[in-house]
Amino acid sequence: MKTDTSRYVKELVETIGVVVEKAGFQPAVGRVLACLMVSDPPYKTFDEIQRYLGISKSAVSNALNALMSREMVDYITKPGVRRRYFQLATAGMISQMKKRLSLHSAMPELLRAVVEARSNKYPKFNRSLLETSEFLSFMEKEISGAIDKWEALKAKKL
Amino acid sequence: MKTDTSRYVKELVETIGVVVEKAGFQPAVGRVLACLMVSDPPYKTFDEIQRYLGISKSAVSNALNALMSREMVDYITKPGVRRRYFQLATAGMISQMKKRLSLHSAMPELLRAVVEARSNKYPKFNRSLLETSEFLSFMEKEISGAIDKWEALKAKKL
DNA sequence: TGGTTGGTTCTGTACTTGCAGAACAAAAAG
DNA sequence: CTTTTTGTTCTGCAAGTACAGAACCAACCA
Repeated sequence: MKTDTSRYVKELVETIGVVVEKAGFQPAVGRVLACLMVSDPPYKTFDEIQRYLGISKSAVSNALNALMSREMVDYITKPGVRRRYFQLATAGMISQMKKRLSLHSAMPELLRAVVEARSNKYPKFNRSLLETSEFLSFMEKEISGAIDKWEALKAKKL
Repeated sequence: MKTDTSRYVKELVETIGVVVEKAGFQPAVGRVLACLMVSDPPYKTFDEIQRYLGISKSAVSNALNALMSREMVDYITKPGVRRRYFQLATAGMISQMKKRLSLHSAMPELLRAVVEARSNKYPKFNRSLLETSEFLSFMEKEISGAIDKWEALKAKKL
């Protein structure tokens, strides 16, 4: 209990917050996520989060809703108590990461369309564009293969 | 020649621009990149780019420098002519993509540090955090393996 | 010497982001 | 009913982004 208030852990929260932020989330979202990671017990109420991070209610509310909409956080309630206990949903975190990694981008297709539209006067350049497209397709397939591999591994371990 | 001014191609440029933008670049950067993709011949001067896209010189200058600093664009010159001919550097594009995909994020390590700092009162939660960390490490390794595989494939084809 | 070309850098500004703080809402407690 | 608890939503602002336009600069040109 309260192993999460030490100087070291608070720094950890900041660091993780920044990493999450760089992954494209808002600063406050990263802090809230990190706060729930170090939280001991692994859940916190709305205003525990607020006081832990020293940010406004609206920031906490927005962050929690952003995270819940991505299923990276959920909450439990205790019978007869209205208050919610928010906690990290690691399963959701992992599937969110899978989704991000899958990068089913439109790019490979668009590059093929570009080559299709180009003249054939610069075959070397066209070849390069196609290779770029192929690289992306290749990586997409490999990554989804890796995800399957992970899932198979997990299934076996159970 | 001038296969790049059709309505369809202009739309392609916009679409690609948006995709690049979503990948974290500035709007103008995406447009310039896309413009060089469809350019026929595959190079354009500074002011051809400017007129093609209808944006300001400063926007073009910023975009080109951003792209050149990442080696996604370079330029050639013709003897006795000061003007630069900018062109897509697909090799640089691909290595840029590799770099992005590699995601050597600090996250797995940070998650281990979090678990290290936590009490052992909630072993299930700790286990979940570790699994998240392991998933990321796994994907990192798989992705770098996939990149090696691609490189081996390319090496063989030559 | 001054003018033109090719591009960079500076300045101002419209737009966007991210959050605080306050007002608000719904449920529960008194 | 009134007050408190547990949040949500609205309003406003400070800071950051992205670009236009202009000033600028270096190289070449007449």
